[in-house]
Amino acid sequence: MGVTIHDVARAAGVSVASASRALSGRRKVTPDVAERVARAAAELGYQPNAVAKALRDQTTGTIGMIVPGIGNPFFTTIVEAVEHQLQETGRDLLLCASQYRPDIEARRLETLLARRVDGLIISPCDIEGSVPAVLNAARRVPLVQVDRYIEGGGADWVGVDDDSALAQAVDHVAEGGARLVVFVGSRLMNSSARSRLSGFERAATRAGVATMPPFLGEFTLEWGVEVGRLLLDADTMPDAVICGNDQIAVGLVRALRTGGVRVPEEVSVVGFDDVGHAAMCDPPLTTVRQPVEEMAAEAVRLLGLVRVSDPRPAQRVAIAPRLVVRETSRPVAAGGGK
Amino acid sequence: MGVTIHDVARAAGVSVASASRALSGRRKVTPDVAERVARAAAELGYQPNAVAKALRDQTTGTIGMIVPGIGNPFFTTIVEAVEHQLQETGRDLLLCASQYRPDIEARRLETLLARRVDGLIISPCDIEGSVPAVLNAARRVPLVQVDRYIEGGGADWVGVDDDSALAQAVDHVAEGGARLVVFVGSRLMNSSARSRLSGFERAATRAGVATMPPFLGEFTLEWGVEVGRLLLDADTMPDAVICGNDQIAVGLVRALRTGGVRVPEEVSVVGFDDVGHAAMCDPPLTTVRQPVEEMAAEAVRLLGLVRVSDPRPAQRVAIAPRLVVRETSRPVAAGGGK
DNA sequence: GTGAAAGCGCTAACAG
DNA sequence: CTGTTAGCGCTTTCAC
Repeated sequence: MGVTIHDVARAAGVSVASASRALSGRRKVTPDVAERVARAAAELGYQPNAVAKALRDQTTGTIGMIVPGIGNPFFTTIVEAVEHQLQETGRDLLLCASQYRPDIEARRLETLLARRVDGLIISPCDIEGSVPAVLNAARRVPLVQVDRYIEGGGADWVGVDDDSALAQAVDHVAEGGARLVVFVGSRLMNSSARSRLSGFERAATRAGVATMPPFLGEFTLEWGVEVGRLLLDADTMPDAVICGNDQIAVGLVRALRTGGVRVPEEVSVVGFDDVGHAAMCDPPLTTVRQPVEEMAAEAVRLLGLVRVSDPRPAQRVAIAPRLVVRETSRPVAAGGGK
Repeated sequence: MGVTIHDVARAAGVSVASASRALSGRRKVTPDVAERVARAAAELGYQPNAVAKALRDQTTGTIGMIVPGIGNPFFTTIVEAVEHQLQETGRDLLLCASQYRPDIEARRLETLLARRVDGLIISPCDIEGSVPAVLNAARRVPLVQVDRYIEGGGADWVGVDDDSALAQAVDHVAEGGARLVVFVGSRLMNSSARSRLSGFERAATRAGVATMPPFLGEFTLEWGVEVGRLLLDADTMPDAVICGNDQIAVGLVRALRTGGVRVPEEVSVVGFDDVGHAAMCDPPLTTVRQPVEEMAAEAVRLLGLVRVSDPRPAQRVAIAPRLVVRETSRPVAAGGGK
């Protein structure tokens, strides 16, 4: 490897400055020079060295992204959406997974910063453990949080409006006649877990439905299955269960049905995210759709606005989600839930 | 931003060379100097600039990876595994999705090359359309293909032994008593589609089972559902169907059951990949497990061995897969399939 | 419009 | 053991 702009200049019989100008087209050159440089570059197979350009320009055209894990379809989807958005502006994605561990997350943040990414998009894995590293990073480079966020609010955030989401879910099952509702989510180590639970509680109070103590475990299918079994063994079965994500919901529906409980006739189940196979599973899942593409677009847009030096109040963009009714929830009861 | 090694040197009262040596520890310095440099660096919050280092060293510590799409759980899993392997050696992953389009793939390859990645791992999206760009890239930088590959064999490859995989699958259903077997895969635009189909045909011949014409569509759940419907409408139902991946298999099982056909009693279904929820779906899927972690490790290892200049024959590493029997296939018939 | 030269931040000769 | 210096490839003043 290694044909440089010097080689091109020599072959074209001009100075490197002219070659640079001709190649970039950002400054006028004689048509003749432009011509010769273009041909020389083509013949030599010249390819500009982005590393040198980055050093010179003090900008890499690279955005770093850290998500807890790419095994979770929600994160996969958002990574895909961000990658897509970045393409539009000719930037590239440096992707890392923190594996749900703050120490790994902090290390990845360091190497991304060392590589001089132009910006950072992160979904912090732990609402407490992620704080110092994220805040420190935000001090050095534009940073926006997606979905999950850390406490203390020093950095921008874009995500879904969990209050609205849970209100839609609870109102929906209430309209279907549910009187006793339960929430199944994850342990409260990340912001999503917390705000969805509190959103649920507010919504239930407002809708006037009774609740059982929430089940808090993991955002996984396995946890959904486990809760399903727990519910089957308990003496009271709720009329509806609202889940923190789709994977939990799918596991729960399966366990309930296996245990002989009919969904949605006896129990309504509502998921959250609407990524992956929520629409294609059996039965198709009623769920709250996260506006992933909009979130990604907004995150990328925010990145362009952030000024590290300027301590303007952190932006918080909560995008309204939409309930998608499919077949795991009862339709509105004729005559209403009165 | 911007405390450089010069700042550190000045603060420590030494030359930049000493500062560099002290920081890297690759050459001896006085304990005193080491001490002062370390303190200065810490106080100033010095962070080495990886871009400058890359320009100087002519190596970026970055590996580029291109997969068709991260919506497919198989690719997600392999990306995760590669990322994991790279961590071990302190390198980072520059990830791109070609979105199954050779033109996008070629463009991404260009920008990765411009960024001077130290190596490339790619699953070419199209067995013909991907050829020129991939071959050209392989000429400039160590490149290894994973899973899919292009024809012409100019570049290293690591993947699964499709012949062995299909033989295991076919033999298994034959032992379960199947006489008529069909293959459901994707259109033959990529190597996996082709080699799985031909592996199937060879295996069927050798096992002495009859076959129906294959169904070739997409590697998606939707395609599985569609084929299920087609099968229900046809006059002959096979005893077993072997699928090109798990998503097809899951869709197929669902459609068959919805149509009143019992799986595995009437029809055995075998998937391929064993990623995502193959084990957790209902019923748990019998499938051929791809050794993803080994494939990733092997790919990363090969990357380190490739010498661009040295035109040694391209390596082809086919890792043996293992059939995982779960509940969508009939167990061995008592008395054998005789 | 063009060329010479400086400099982005770093490390590895090469002298001392 | 330490300091000086060149140079990785590129763009952009600054003179002409």
